[in-house]
Amino acid sequence: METTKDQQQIQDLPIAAYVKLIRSAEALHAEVSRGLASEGLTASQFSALKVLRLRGPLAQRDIANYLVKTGGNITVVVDNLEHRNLVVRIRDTEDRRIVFVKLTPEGEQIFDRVYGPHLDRIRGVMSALSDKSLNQLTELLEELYPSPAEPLCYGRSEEADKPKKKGRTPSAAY
Amino acid sequence: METTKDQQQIQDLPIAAYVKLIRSAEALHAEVSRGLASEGLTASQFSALKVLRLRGPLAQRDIANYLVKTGGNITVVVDNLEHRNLVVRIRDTEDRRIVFVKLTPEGEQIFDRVYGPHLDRIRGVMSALSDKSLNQLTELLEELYPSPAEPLCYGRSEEADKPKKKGRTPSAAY
DNA sequence: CGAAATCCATTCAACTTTGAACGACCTCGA
DNA sequence: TCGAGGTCGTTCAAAGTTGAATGGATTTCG
Repeated sequence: METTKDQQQIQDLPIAAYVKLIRSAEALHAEVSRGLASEGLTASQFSALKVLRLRGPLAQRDIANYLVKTGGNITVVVDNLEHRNLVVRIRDTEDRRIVFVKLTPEGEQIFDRVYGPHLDRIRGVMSALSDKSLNQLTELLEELYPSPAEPLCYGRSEEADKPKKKGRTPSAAY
Repeated sequence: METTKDQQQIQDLPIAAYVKLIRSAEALHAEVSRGLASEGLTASQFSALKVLRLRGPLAQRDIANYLVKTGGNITVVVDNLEHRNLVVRIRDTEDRRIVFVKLTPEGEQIFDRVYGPHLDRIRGVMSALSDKSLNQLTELLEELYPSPAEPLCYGRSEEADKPKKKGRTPSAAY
């Protein structure tokens, strides 16, 4: 009498892989973020500081694109960073819709103090895998979800017109 | 002149793997969740309905354990489900600290209507990988973050004492 | 027995996140 | 030139999330 239905989902390979992917990513991210919390930074705040530190002042729109978050979200996160004097907002004179966000010296200082230990925590949680396994994992994930093409600054699409900040290497923000 | 520092972090294998893991998991989860949103369910609400549907009525504490979330969080999510009459709260008579959460017929109905398409969406986003790759990925993730031992009901540790709900197969909730 | 420790759910403050509405601003084409 | 459409940041409502109280209930142990 129909035991099939109960069994079938347990052995569903794509589902099992998906669940494992989501759960392990959440657990690892939570563990790494806990270290940031002890420094008084949320994961979002840290990510914003990081992209600003690595790429220089950015329009909020660009921050949103790098962090894959909503515009409204960035407004709030930048608000909270601004209240703590870790960043400043600077209205662009050429395109008055744009607000550049720039690290303050305090912001740079806090980030620099926190970044090293953060990387160490990441290496810690990843240390269960050998270099070979790490490469394998990276390749599988690239196959599963290819890295999007390099994002462009200011939404200006072609003919890099007045590149105020010279193009840097793209870098994810975790 | 020191180009080393700029390069070194880009080639940091554990960091690159970690970032790719977090980003792809977030992207896939967001894509799958978008389907739930169109049904008027958040990811958290769906996960709660799922664990209740698969395992029967549960104490809030157990739901929290299964979903790896805080007790306070479950209170809020169950509140919102209760407002929509998808679940009911039932105070336990034996241990009056405990509140059991039980699906209503409407809750069961909505879940059953939504579950199939949800699984299809997951299979969709995972379809980029062959069965072999899926197995490889699952193994790597198990190595990286071993599945916790089977969680116990009611926090009673040993000597399964009065198993009101006969033990079912454990099942993650995504 | 009775006090201490533990456990459960709720509440609160703070932060995150999204989607939608909005006003200010820019660009392009008629 | 000027208006339509699109972009940018802000704001709001609603939901999620955590960690820290809090209050009620149970268990354990002296």
